[in-house]
Amino acid sequence: MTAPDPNGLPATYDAAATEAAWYPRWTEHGVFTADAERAATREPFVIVIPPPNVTAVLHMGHGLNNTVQDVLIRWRRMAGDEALWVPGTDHAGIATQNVVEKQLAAEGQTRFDVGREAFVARVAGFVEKTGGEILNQLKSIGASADWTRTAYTFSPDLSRAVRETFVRLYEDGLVYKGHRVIHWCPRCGTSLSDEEAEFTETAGSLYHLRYVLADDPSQSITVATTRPETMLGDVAVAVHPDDERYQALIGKAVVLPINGVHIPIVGDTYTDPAFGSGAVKVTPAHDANDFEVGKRHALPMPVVIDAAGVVREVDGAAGRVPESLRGLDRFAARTAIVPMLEAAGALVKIEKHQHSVRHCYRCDTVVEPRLSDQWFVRMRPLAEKALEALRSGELRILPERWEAVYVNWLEGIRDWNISRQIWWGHRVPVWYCDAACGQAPIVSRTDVSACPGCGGTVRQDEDVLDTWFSSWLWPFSTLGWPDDTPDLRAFYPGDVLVTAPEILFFWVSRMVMSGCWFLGKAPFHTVYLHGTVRDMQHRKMSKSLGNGIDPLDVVQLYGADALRWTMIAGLGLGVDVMLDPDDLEKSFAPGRNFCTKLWNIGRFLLSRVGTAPVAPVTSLDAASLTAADRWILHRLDVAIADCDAALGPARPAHGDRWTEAERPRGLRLSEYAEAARRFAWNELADWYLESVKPRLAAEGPGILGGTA
RNA sequence: GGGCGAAUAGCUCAGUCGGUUAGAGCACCUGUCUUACACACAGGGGGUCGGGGGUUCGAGUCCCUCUUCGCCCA
Repeated sequence: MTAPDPNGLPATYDAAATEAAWYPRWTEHGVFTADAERAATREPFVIVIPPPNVTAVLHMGHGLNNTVQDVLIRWRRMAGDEALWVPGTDHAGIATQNVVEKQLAAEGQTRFDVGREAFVARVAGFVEKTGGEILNQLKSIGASADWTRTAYTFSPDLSRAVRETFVRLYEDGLVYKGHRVIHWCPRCGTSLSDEEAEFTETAGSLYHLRYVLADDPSQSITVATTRPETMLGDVAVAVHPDDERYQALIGKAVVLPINGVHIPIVGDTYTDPAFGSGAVKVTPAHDANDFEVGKRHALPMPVVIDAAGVVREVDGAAGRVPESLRGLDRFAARTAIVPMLEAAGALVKIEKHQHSVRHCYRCDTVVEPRLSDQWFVRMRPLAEKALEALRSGELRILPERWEAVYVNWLEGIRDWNISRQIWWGHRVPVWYCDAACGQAPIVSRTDVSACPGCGGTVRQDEDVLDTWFSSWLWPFSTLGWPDDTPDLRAFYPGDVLVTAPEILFFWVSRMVMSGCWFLGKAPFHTVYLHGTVRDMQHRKMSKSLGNGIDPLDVVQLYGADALRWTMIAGLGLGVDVMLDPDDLEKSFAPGRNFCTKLWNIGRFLLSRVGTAPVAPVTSLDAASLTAADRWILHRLDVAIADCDAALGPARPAHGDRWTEAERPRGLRLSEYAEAARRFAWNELADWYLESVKPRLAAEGPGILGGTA
């Protein structure tokens, strides 16, 4: 293969052996550990990790995300900043609960069989035993996080931050209990926020139904719906008040087919005269828009679908659901009701219809709009501050086009439903008097054991809080907030947030809002949204498609550095990273080859220059340098400047506001990688080292040592 | 339905304020087992810058339009 090396080093770099030896040395010497006191004399540079779900297994997306963070944090650490990278995990309410519920299902049980307390204990035990493994996996890809500060969204400290937040927002008048139609996942058995109910394009049908007038069966009005089963809960037909076709009918009653219930025709501007027939059925308990119409017209709100998605007479719906449909799942009911409508002469036609249907982001079940009581956060005042942070230059987002998306979302912000009807999470800190003595609900930072009104027993609200209601505090809860800690003073606000665009609304915007609201400053000055890891057909890597690459396989075969190099070398700003799961060699060989090149530069120096200490460049007599020496030193300066320019500026140059000129600069990871590669390979190895071989042969090892 | 982005070599992408002969990596071709490295070295081929129109002395770059793809939102 190759000639043996005088130092006994193999000709190719053995990543597995080398990396395994280095990581413990780094941690033993505490080089990843930041110091709040030191931050008084050095520039702090802070990144908080997007906390992976505590049960997550490392995938390429994590690999990319954490490599970017690691590149930035090591860059600043080497530049002399007091660099802090805060790691940790997220308790991931619905996702984690689902995992344990699946285990229970395999044992033939549900969480209700087990009971709340035992179930929560079981999840906690599961998390303790298997959770956080992903953090060890991050170590094996070389992540230089400060593990002494590892945080967890469900730890006692961070739970205290959650409670403080809820109570303070309640005191500010921004947390309230609302009665309205929300997104409900019948499988997970919980409400969801707007963001958690994701749209999916679906090929469905539009059913046109004819309702005859109560006082003149020869006349009728036709409505269109994608969900005919909900007609059982209709309380009105709405038409636009200016629509001449229907004006005369407003105030008259129509008869619902099948159940014979009489409902009024109302005029409401919500109706779009141009869509369908221009008349819409109104089902206030099962559609958010219809709920608003129902409220405006003081209509009843019969509930005909229960929490499990089963059709029956749930509430205020006596006489509305025929025997034959009771107990059917909503989709079975849809199939069953069509021939019934047809038999009643009420089915005008069925059209193919492409529309977007909301699905649960955790289990992909079709979301059911449901009338219920939930806790909400009034977001408008918070959003104003987050918008101002961007507009003032306190915050920037790269690639810049996402700034418009951020602004658009915040300008149209809607109240945030934060209560979840699951068991794994932070319990809503609200207590109610059992005796109904007239005591208002008690919203408290500490547990309440007796009613302050009558001294009787109290019960805590059953709901838990949305997981994102804890992760939106992450940039300061991990530093000890609400206490005024040395860490908080030294490291807040932080610098860069690195994540994927998917969670811009879930997490990033909300962190800006909470940071601005509770601490008066955005939690970071830069949001860097990186691309997605995809296969060669540009499909997102996913478990279900089976097109993923296990980063740990790559570490095993090619080394963590090869993995990291490959990912950032392909990471242009706003660009997805394409990797071939069927040909790891093609994807990762360049990174491995670069490592071997560096290795061989080292071998060359050891064999020719020897192991004696290398004199600092500054101690050399400039006159003794050859043109080649001066050239490579110049190229090194250029390379360092190129690398800094590719990643930086690390922070705004003046004060805490970005200038227009600074705003789009930096975070060009691929340029950084290429600048380093070009210097080391093309300039140092190919050119300079070749040029000094004759001199070394002639003069011996007395010349300039390598500093690269 | 509303908004945004992209289209440059076989592939993945750069291309700054409109200015020389449009670049890189990978892939490909031709040599070379030259004592750091064949996971390498030296050299080479390859582009109607998505289509059409316009502005300009000059357009990959600016404007209009069409096509295709992607993303976000409702």
